[in-house]
Amino acid sequence: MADQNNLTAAELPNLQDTAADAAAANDSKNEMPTTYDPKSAETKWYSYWTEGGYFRAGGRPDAKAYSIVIPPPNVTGMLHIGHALDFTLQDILIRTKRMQGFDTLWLPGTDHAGIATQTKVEQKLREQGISRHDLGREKFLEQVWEWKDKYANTIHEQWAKMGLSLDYSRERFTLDEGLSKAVREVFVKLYNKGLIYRGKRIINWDPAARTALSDIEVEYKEVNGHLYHLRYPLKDGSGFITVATTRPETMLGDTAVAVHPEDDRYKDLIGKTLILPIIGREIPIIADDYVDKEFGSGAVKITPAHDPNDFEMGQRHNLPQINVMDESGTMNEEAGPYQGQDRSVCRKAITADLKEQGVLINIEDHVHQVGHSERSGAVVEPYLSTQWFVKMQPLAEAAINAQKDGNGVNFVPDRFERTYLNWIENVRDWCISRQLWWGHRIPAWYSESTGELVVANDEEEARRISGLTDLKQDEDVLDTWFSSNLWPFATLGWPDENSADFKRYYPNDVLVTGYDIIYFWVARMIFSALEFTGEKPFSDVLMHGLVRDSEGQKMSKSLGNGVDPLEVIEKYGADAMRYMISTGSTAGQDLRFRWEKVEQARNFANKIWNASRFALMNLEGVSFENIDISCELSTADRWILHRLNETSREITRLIDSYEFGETGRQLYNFIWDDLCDWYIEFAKLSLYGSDAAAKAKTQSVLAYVLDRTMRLIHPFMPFISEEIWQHLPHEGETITLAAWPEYDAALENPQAVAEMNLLMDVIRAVRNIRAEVNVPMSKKVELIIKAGNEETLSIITRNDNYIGRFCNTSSFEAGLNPETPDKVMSAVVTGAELLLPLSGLIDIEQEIARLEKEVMTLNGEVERVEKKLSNQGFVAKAPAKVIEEERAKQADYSAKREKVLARIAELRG
RNA sequence: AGGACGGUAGCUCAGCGGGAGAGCACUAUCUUGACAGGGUAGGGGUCAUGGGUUCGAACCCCAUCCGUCCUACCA
Repeated sequence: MADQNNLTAAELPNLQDTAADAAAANDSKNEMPTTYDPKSAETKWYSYWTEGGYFRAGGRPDAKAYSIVIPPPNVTGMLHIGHALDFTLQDILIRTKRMQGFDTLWLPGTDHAGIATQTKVEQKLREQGISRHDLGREKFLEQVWEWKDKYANTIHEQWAKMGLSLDYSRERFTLDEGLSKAVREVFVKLYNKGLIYRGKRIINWDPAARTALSDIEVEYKEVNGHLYHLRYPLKDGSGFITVATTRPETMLGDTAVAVHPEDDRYKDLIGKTLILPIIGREIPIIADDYVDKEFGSGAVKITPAHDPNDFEMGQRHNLPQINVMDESGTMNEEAGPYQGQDRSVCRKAITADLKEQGVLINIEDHVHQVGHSERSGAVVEPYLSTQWFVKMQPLAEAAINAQKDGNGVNFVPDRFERTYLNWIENVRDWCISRQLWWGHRIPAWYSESTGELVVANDEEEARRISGLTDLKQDEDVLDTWFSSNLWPFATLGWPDENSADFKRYYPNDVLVTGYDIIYFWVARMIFSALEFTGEKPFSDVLMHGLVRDSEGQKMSKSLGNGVDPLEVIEKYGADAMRYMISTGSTAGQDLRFRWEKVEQARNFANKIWNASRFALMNLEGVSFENIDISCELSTADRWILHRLNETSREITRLIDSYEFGETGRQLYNFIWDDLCDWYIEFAKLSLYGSDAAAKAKTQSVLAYVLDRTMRLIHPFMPFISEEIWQHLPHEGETITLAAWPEYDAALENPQAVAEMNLLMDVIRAVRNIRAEVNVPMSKKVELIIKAGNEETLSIITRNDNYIGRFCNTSSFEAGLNPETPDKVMSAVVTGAELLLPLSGLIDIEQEIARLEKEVMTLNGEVERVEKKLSNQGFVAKAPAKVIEEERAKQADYSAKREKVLARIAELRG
């Protein structure tokens, strides 16, 4: 039916070469194909941007600075779709701010990712039958550096494919010279302040990676285990005490049994001695409040070297600590007959022996949480060893106070502030030493003869301050997060506080990251920044969710459900991926990845492409200087300028408040509905008409609107917007540096909106009627319009060309009260009544039935509004504006209803 | 055990105090010169359940049920 709906141009004009095309060389084709091909545009423009140095910060010394540092991806491997989300959001912010005139810095970098990377490289070596110990520290590290270089390159390529506007001249790595210096400085300062200490503690030990882990590197999983009930005999032969344990092999290290001091069952036994089965060691019965009388037998075996709670109790009661395992989880000489067995083998063996000796009473099924290493997956062993710790309390307190005094960071969405506070308020000391090679080696030295400890920035300094010559550096390295902690300021030159970048770009404006690393990273950056720079590291933290698979499952290697961003880009283009991923969810909320969504985004890109093709076909001879939108314009022209202006204002506001989902919707609606479906169709009238002046005006508006529209979508879809913008009449080298469309009060035009709304109503209504009686749009019909008042009439007659064209009317009559024939179909819009004499096509009874249905609908509306208005409470309490709106609706609906009723009467009459 | 988030059209999700929305899917229609990766017109929802607050609740409060995820765990 809509065969006359789209007015079309005669032929494709030849497009002129643009300067950019010449600069980008290899694209010699001038015509724009009917579908957008992302590939050529993407490589072409990315190198154009980087060669032009457009991403480099510092070029606008008088402007306000705006800075973001990238959350450094691990050099462990390739970037996944979650990175794409994180980076796209940052790129959107940076590109927007850059266009708004800020001196923007987006600093790239990568993280050495201690355990993760070392594990990968060790794995690779193991396949060749080599262990890291075969190579030795130095040779091994050479291998890791090679690995790092390889993956850093891959990451660079991926960044480029995604179109990220990073300032590569300032790229950093967590193990580079500057960061290492900052790490040492921080370590020494904290040590000298007494905030770093070395101590023997129960830590989380990863027996596979043979290193300590921090609390948050442990993942608890529910495991179907057993509860073993054991009977320990009293030394005096007067009986037994029953204890329960989930880990019978640890009994070898038991140094006491504890009961609650007020437990009547055991009161008399406190202070007596038990004989530990198998080992035969004498151990005391002690009393401690920690014991829960209700659980199990009410008596607990105490293994200070293999359980954190037992460790603390052991300290309270001066119990010996007997470590029965070595660092690989193998039983040691303290385990007596079990020496040399793996802990899991030992469990089985000891269970059998205990059973045989009558010690084991029974085994119950028991579901409990067991800690696993986040990296290696091994069951974590609570293990007694000497490690380095950061004393958290003073640092945490300062961070809490800052947050509560209003000097905190602004979390988006704000609920994450509570997550953060909750953690930092309950934080425990942070174990920072790792028994690895890949990382920042701890700046501590020991005298080989006396064991004396010296902490210093380097060995020379250590010698100088201690006067010792036989120094040997600590073998361990620091937790990866110890360095990523300093990322927001160490990347900018700190500890040199006079560094230009530090002064200019610190604190950062926003940190964009996933909610899953609030504890690992966000919280630690905050307290570190406060401690060392005296300022918060960034003003805002934007937390996004996780990208999940189409079923809502977490993406993981083991499930094989991960999505490679490069594959998405290959299939649908970087812009489609960026648009889908950035507008597809709200802050803090997870996002399900579905290919259909990417396809939809690709279709949107294609729609933009084709709208631009249309424009370019009709902008021949228009130059940037000739664009003039200040003259007398048509309704549609004024309307689209109003809508563009309104949209610009909204987009700016929404980006500033990080509402990317809503931004996407507004852009989509504006471009697809307003610009393509309505404005372009309206514009065809003057573009194809004979009125040269009118055509020139519309060309101006079209060029102007498209230019600004490209700028608005540029942060989201950088490639296609640049490609199109370069073809359009434009000024400047790149859209990357084009000015952001600012709201302009002069373009406000409520009158054009009202006029356009009426015209759209009329056109839709006529289309409806024609669809109703199957009159194809190719067949011309007569249209009579009864306008409600002079103003409406004038709008209609002023725009009769549009109505005539879109409704395909052969004769068109409009008046306040024109003569109407009998056999008509009709529709009512606000302010006017439409009449289509379609004699021969209409069944009068059917038409009456249709109109009666319309009356029913209107009745419902009127009833609802009247009920509301007759409610005393509503009239008394609702805001005046709401009441006014309801009154207007009431008037509108009843007027419409009356007209429809009158029509029915006429048809009957 | 505590906490957070989610339950809206067949699907994926937005809206978060004033007439239930989008995209996809579906139906009908158009071999239209920007675009079939398109146009036009449609069908489809007691907004998880039960209370409460309010003139007015998908939206605020309480309770319940169902999902997802964190945090802490008793041997």
